[in-house]
Parts: sequence; structure tokens; C-alpha cells
Amino acid sequence: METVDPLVRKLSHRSPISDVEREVLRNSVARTKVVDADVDLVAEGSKPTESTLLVSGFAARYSHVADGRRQILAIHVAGDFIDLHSFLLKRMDHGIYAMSTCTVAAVPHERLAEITEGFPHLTRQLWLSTLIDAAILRQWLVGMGRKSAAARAAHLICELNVRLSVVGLTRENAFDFPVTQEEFADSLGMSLVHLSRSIQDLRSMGLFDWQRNRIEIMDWSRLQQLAEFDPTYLNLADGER
Amino acid sequence: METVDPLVRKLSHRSPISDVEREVLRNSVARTKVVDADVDLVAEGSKPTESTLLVSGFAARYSHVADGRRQILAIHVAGDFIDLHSFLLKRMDHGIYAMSTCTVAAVPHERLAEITEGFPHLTRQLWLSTLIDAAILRQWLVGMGRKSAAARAAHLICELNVRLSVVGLTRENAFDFPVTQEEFADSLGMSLVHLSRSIQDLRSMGLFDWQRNRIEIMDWSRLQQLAEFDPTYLNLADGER
DNA sequence: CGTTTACTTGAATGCTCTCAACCAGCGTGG
DNA sequence: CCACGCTGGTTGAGAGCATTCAAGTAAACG
Repeated sequence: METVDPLVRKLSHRSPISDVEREVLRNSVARTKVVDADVDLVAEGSKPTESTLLVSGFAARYSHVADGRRQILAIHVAGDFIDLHSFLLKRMDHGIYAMSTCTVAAVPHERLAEITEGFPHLTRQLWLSTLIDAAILRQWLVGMGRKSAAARAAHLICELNVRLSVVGLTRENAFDFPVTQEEFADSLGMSLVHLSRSIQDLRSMGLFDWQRNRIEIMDWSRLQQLAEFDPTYLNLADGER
Repeated sequence: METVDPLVRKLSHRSPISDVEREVLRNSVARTKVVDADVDLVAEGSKPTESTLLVSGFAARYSHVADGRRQILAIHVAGDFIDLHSFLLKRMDHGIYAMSTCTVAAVPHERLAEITEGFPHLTRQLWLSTLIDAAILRQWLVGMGRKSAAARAAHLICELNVRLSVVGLTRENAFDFPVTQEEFADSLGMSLVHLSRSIQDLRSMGLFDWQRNRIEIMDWSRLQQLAEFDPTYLNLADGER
């Protein structure tokens, strides 16, 4: 499989990517490597000179507070440019680690600078992808501030289902999800115990099941309703801009 | 005062803005207007054809959940491009309203498109400013998920103090802040009552005071410590890129 | 001055947390 | 091949933080 395929597939959902642009992206990749689960991809406080494209697997941004607890800030899937922002930000204010075995591609910042110099449309699409990351962050914030634990958990499952379907990693509202409940709880800003109970509730309502690293959504419509999930913010509708 | 001054001042803190770029920005402004407090600047669900630059006053992004409660997603100050992302996002997934009387300038999306076509460095700076908005959002998320109410409140005050100082709106760690505690509570994802008590605590510790729309920080160092505030994420250090 | 808005304070409820024990797969080694 | 140990998940119980309801105060406004 082509390294930039998932990214191109994702970007194409918003605006057509030309063959030239695809070629530009392909030539921007310096090298590819496979990393084990739980390994840091980008260290907190570092100043990367290249950005990392996630080709396969799951990765997460995280931050720790003084008492040692962790908050996960984003869950990334194949096709995500996990630290595209390191191109412009001086220093990583959080770390990124592999939640599962991951294939990642490195894109030197010089290549990105060249893209911004010569390929305005592609630049806008990359910019857009960081804006969508921010939109996702806003949804997480709304959940943390104003939604119940169960609704928050349901919302994240809805989000993952849609984002994974874009890159072809779902089959009939089911997908592999090699993430522990502890990691999930850290994403939602709640304790493992409370997440477990919330999951139980949703399970007993027949909305979905989560067993052995696989999530299967039984009632997609009721799940979205309970989560107050509206995929508009993911900007996946068709249309040129 | 020049309309684009606060923006240029803010951008210059990260990378020098040339006279040409400044001129480009100035020519991008279609018109300026003054709006009253509590008026919507950008409606949720709308598809703006221009972006809004906040010249003076305070504005906030917000979102409502089904039960009617509100979550404020960002507080914007003079110099912020409050809906720059509407340039690339199809539809506003949240609204923006004026927290106080505001002066705003409209920048048509065509002007922004021209900037991305012809001014790569300026484009990167605008992109960067959206990345910093996202970094701020991440800090809010960490607070909501993993910090105490008091620490969260303290952190937001630290953040505002630094951001306002960049555009010259502080004087010795004190600044005007025409925002109610209800709005502040909605920003922090907590109830008005609980915020009030948290503020009492911080006040009684002698960290700051908040009276009649003015916040005065008494002990900047202990306040930062309690908040676990590290301004790195605001990317204000000097240095070209 | 009376009224409104903003904030404060009290009390009861309840959601979420921590502590702790327990269970279930799964891989490893005897 | 089975037992052990480890990781991940579940369940119970008590504590605590945050919420809501409600009443009260004080400054701002007309």
C-alpha cells in the first residue's frame, strides 16, 4: 500500500486532490518505519524538524498534570498528520505515543515549507486538516464540560466510527480498536472505574459492544442521539472550496 | 488606531511581519463596525463568506448541549482572528458572540485566498495563529479533565493575563475584564456557584482579586504555580522561523 | 429609590472518584 | 498441557467534589 494513500483518501473527502499534489506528498516522505505500541513518537518539549504521518495503527497526544494523572488530547488514526503543527509551533507542548503497533512516515519540515511556497491549494488542505483537529478538540471540550459520562463515551465512539470509515477501516459500524479502557478513560477525562460502568450501561442498552479490541455498534441511530453526535464538525460533506 | 494593529502586534511576537505583509492585511479589511455586548458575531451553523477580526473588546465561541447548558470554547481578545477557520471549514459548528462592546473588522474570504496564493510567510503566520488557538484549547481540555476547579480558574486568569499583555492591555498584572462569572463558569465547564466559591478561595489566598470587571493579580508566581501554568504553549518566545 | 443584575452563601443531593477485592483471558514456563 | 502470573476489566462501598435549589446581599441602573 502506498504510504500517503490514507492521507490522500481523507483529504479527498473534502476537496479533490490532483495527481500533481499527490505526487508532491509522496515525494515529501523521507522514510517510513514501524514502531511498537507504547513507544513515544514525539516527545513532549521537543522541537521536531520533521512531521509524522500515521500510515497505520492508533496514536494519541497526551499531557500529564503535576499529580501524575494523564489527559489524552486526541486519538489519531491512519491518514492523520499527527504533528503537522510542529511545523509551525516552536516546541511540542504535549507528547504523542503509539497506542498500537504503528507505521509512520516522516516528512521533513523543509518539504512542508516548499508546499506552502508553491502549492496553495494543498497548503489550504493541510491547514484545513489542522482546523478539523481543532474542531474535534472543541467537541471533546463540550463533552467534558457539559455532557454526562455515558454521552461522552458514546460520542467518542461515534467520532471514531466516522473517522475510521473515511479511511476504510470500518465494516458495517464495527472496527478494530486496540486501545484499553484506561486509555479511553484518559481521553474522556474520567476514571477507569467510572468509564467501565458507563460502558456497561451503554452495552446493556444494546447500543454497542466492545470486546477484545473490537467495537461493534448495534444501534447507530440511538447511539448518535444519546451522544448528541452531529458529524458536521468533521467536514466530510462533499463540495469544492 | 489602526484596525490591524493588534493583530500585527500579536503576529510579530512570533515572527517579524514585513511592511508589505502589514499592507496586505490592511487592504484585506472590507469594513469595520461596532457591536454591542451579547450580540452574535457569527451564528452557529452559518457559512460565512468573510472572517472577523476582533479589534477591541472580548468575544467568545460557544456551543449548547441538548439540555440548554452552554460551553464556552474560547475567549477572544483584541488582535484575534475569531473565525479565521470559517475560511476553510464549510460550516460553523459553533457560534461566536460579543462578551462586551466590540469593534470588529470583516475580511472577505477572497482576500484570504489571495494571501494563501501569494504570501506564503503570511499564510504560515495565519495558520500558526489557528494552531495556537488549538494549543489553548488543549490546555483547557487538560484542565477540564484533570485539574481542580480552582486550578482551572487560576489557569484561565494566567492565560488571559499573558495574552492581553501581548496586545498591551495589561498594566502590572492587572487588566479590565468585562465578563460575568457566569460566562467564566461556562468557559471552565462548571457551575456559577462553584466558580464563585473557587474564586473566593483564590482570593482569600491572596493570589488575585476580581472586582467590578477588573482582575488584579497579586501573586503572579504563586498563581502560575497553583494553576500549573507554563506559557510555552502560547508560542510567544522570540525567534524567526 | 425601586428594580435589576451580579455575586455570595447555605444546604441537600448526586455524580464521580478512590480504594479494594475479584474475575477473566492470555502468554509463559515448568 | 496445565498452572501461574500478568494485564485488563468488573463490581462494591465509602468519601468527596460539584451540582442544584434557594435565599440573601450589594452594586448598578433608570
